[in-house]
Amino acid sequence: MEWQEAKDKFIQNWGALGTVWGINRTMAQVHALLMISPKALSADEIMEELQISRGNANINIRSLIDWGLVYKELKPGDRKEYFIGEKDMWVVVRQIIVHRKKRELDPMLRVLDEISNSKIPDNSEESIALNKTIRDIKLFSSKADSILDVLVKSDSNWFVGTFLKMIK
Amino acid sequence: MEWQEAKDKFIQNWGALGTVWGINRTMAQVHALLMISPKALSADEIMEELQISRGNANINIRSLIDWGLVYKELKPGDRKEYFIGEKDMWVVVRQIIVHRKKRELDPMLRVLDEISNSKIPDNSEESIALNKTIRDIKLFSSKADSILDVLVKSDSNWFVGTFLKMIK
DNA sequence: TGTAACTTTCAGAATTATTTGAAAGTTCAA
DNA sequence: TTGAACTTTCAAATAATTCTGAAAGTTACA
Repeated sequence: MEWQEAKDKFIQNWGALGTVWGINRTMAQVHALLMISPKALSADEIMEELQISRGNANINIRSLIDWGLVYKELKPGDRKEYFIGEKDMWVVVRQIIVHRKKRELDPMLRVLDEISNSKIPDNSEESIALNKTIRDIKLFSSKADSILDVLVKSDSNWFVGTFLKMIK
Repeated sequence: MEWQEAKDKFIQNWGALGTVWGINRTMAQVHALLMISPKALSADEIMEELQISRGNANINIRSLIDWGLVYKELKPGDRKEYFIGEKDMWVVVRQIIVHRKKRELDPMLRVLDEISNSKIPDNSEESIALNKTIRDIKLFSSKADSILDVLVKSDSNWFVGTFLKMIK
């Protein structure tokens, strides 16, 4: 396989993976490109490489910066902005978890709190079931939350090492 | 809050959560409805409750069965099929993980293997970076894989208990 | 068999998400 | 200030996904 072919294949597949991970295809492709690029790239280089418009490139680069997966790099004496991708997989996954938790899980938990604070009376089979489901989800989420917190704060080697030891 | 309102809110929000989790809105709503319903519901009841068409209901119910989140229930002397939702949150999350891993992670890993088996020579800064990224992702994934395997096979109480003990 | 009761399928319609590209905005050196 | 070099915005176009509903398929039993 040629290098170019391998690279395209990687970018395409990372893009496809992105779509099912709540990250849009282009955003994931830009990320893939920057992840395998040893040097910082400009918006124009990204547009050229991925064949996308300026607007699209801009929006997705900003999102990646927002997600903490890409950093801006300014070269002295150059007005252009260059972008460099986070290369450490552990950091990449961690950032995605933090961001998605905030964006998706937290709103759901707020709704559950709102419902359970309003104390739907257990006066029918239906409301008993609803109350139980809400209790279960909250219990589950708070556990998941603790686990994710540890995961996010911990160092990769420590985490995986301890974990794999624990399950032996 | 009225029970009906709480129920609708729950279903709406579970649906929204679904869309960012690679599960379409209706599928997640049907799942929410069945999760909080103490008794099995027929396709017609689901259509009525969620205001969706027969085709839509049918397809999404089948997907849920396929994902192991909903079971068919046949009542003697009744030709209609009834559906009952998995109520155990641990099982729900486990099934989603298993299914998504198979659907999303595994294809990516296959592509990475294909690329790395073709042995792109380390003859430029770019191909060195690509090779390194692929190695890193594979290493990370194999660890994540082991962890997910344990997670999927283990019992909820054991897992969370041991985990939380470990991090103390 | 025939047929009523049900489930499945699928082409086209509707909806939702993404992308484009041109115009507006910003910044900086002269 | 000005204007060149760049970035951002956003309305309209395009693409992708999801939904509808009617027709076809299946099944059980009289």
